[in-house]
Amino acid sequence: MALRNAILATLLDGESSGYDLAKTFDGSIANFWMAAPQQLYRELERMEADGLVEARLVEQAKRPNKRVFQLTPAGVDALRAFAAQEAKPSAIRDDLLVQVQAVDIVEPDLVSGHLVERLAIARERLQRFEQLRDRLLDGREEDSFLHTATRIGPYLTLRRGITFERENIEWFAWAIRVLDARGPACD
Amino acid sequence: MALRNAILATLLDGESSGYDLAKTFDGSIANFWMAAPQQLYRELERMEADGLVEARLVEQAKRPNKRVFQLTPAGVDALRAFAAQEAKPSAIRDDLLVQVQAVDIVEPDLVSGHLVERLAIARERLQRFEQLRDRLLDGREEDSFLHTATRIGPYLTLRRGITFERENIEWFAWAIRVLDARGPACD
DNA sequence: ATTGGCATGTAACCAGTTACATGATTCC
DNA sequence: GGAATCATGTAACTGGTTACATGCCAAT
Repeated sequence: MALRNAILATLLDGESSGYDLAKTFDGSIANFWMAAPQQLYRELERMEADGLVEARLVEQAKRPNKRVFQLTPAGVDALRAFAAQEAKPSAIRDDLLVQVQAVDIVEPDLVSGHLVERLAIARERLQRFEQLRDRLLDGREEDSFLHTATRIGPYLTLRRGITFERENIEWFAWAIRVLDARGPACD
Repeated sequence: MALRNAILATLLDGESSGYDLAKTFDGSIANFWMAAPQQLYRELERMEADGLVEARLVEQAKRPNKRVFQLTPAGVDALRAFAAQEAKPSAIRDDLLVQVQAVDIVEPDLVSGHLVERLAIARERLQRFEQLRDRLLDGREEDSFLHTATRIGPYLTLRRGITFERENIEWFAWAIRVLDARGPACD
């Protein structure tokens, strides 16, 4: 019932297919929740059974047909109830940080290599987030946007995603420098 | 097999009981992995069965006896193998961000209240991390520490934890200001 | 021709969470 | 007297991951 709320919140932006949701919850886009496609399809079924979302079949000529989901009034209520509840502390789990923690017993350049890869991914994510932000702002200043927009939630969370990736980039780069300075002979 | 690596990396710091590990993996301390006590006890058993850790019974007079675990050579090898592997992208899952995403359909001060609580928690975490950092540095400058210390992994990950919490604090405070400025009448 | 994107699904498995149980000791 | 800390564990359940299956269309 944890993914469920994230889906409800995402569907506030409008109806969406399972496939589309899978893209917004994937590692390259999601800035506050990640989930695999199978998880989404399964959860959407349950949510439909519970009356939180409604599916509508969209027949497409040159692509496979798709089921498009939208919130029901019950779904909005459920989301409202969740938002009022206390949030449990966020879960942190990062393999890369575990590897860095263990860097002293391996060749540092191995771990440094992983950091280089993640640095590239973080840069892509940052770019994507900044594009999204520009699209949301649509030329307006942040202040005027925050006063006039009907929906600010997505902008608030996006800003957290942007600073998170910026900090990632800086930390990755710093850690790479530190490890490379130590040199490969360190066992 | 994901928690397993985090345990191995933690045991590099020296032997530890299940109870002690539970504290270092709990929400108020862990800066790169969180896990509940039950998860740890179960995983430690499996790791013992697989020969990655060895337990030694420590009999205590005025406290319950405890089993203290330490890495075996096979455990060190397993950790080394993991550190050489590619890391899978980190999982992000945060209820609070989902609530902020959905802020537009609830009373903003409800969500703002949750943010206030998490702001306090983030401040505590930051303090704890900074104390830990000072203990690690032990008076030395960062540069000299990084050149002389035999283990730098824990310091590298700790620095990520510190900047993460600092960014959290700033974002929480900003989001609270934005939501409070909108006022409670916004439905 | 074959890769990649669109689109959905079943099934099995593994990992994480919650509830409960025990029992002594120390601190307020 | 009651709560918090130390210390470990069983059992049931929920949620997340991986493997596999299908099939068409567009582009290289």
